[in-house]
Amino acid sequence: MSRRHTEVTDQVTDDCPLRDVLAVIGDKWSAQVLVRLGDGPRRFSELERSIEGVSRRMLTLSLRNLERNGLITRTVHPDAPPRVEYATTPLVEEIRGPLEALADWAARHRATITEARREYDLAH
Amino acid sequence: MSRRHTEVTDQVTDDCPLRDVLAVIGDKWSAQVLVRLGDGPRRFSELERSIEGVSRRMLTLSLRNLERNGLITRTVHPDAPPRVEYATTPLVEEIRGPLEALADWAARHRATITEARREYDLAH
DNA sequence: CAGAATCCGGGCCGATACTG
DNA sequence: CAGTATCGGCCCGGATTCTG
Repeated sequence: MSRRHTEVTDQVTDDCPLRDVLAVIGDKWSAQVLVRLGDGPRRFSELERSIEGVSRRMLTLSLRNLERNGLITRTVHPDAPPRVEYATTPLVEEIRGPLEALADWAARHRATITEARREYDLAH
Repeated sequence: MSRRHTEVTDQVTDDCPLRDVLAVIGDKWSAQVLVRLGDGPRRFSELERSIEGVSRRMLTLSLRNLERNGLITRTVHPDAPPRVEYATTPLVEEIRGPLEALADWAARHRATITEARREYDLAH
């Protein structure tokens, strides 16, 4: 029971670890959320502003999913107006390195990949 | 012209490198393909057998997309029966490390995450 | 401010059938 | 062997509207 209310993918069911990580942070926004939270706790609206193009809905969904998987915490401060802060758990520290390595890689080879794509499209 | 025939996501359009990588290898199968090809070139059917659960269709789509982005090469040997081998390009070597780091992380914290999930579901 | 609820189009992905 | 073609379900994800 406890019918799922998120739409983000579930399942640690299969036995491929790499598939598991990507099923959690491989979606459109989660990884960026983790990176943004790398600089310290952030409020909902701060994340919304700093992550270019994310909708309120998807940000909420991503945050819920990350929280559910134990990668971030959500703390509500009893203020008016409401203030909610998100922060990464220690779990995340261990993948910050690899994540940044991937980002670096993408930044360095951006042009190469774009070109490879153009060539492929020309030939097919 | 050159209407897209793959269904896998496109766009290096946005300016977030991390988003770019994940748009290419963050889908359901591509990362696993890269890992399998890490041991050396492999034929289509070898990949199909070694990657648990992949359909012929999705494997083809993933391979085409990886090829298009310049991450793998596809070489057809003029034999009968046909023999097609896929291999990673040098580009990929640089991310093999980070990718394995992610897989390691997932393997190590598998239980923790499953537990976090159970708790979250109980509380909500 | 920080969401929840709903509608809805498009694309991911699997199943199946067919081909050089 | 290594694909392609087609159909269809389901879910991702944006837009919009409503709430404490």
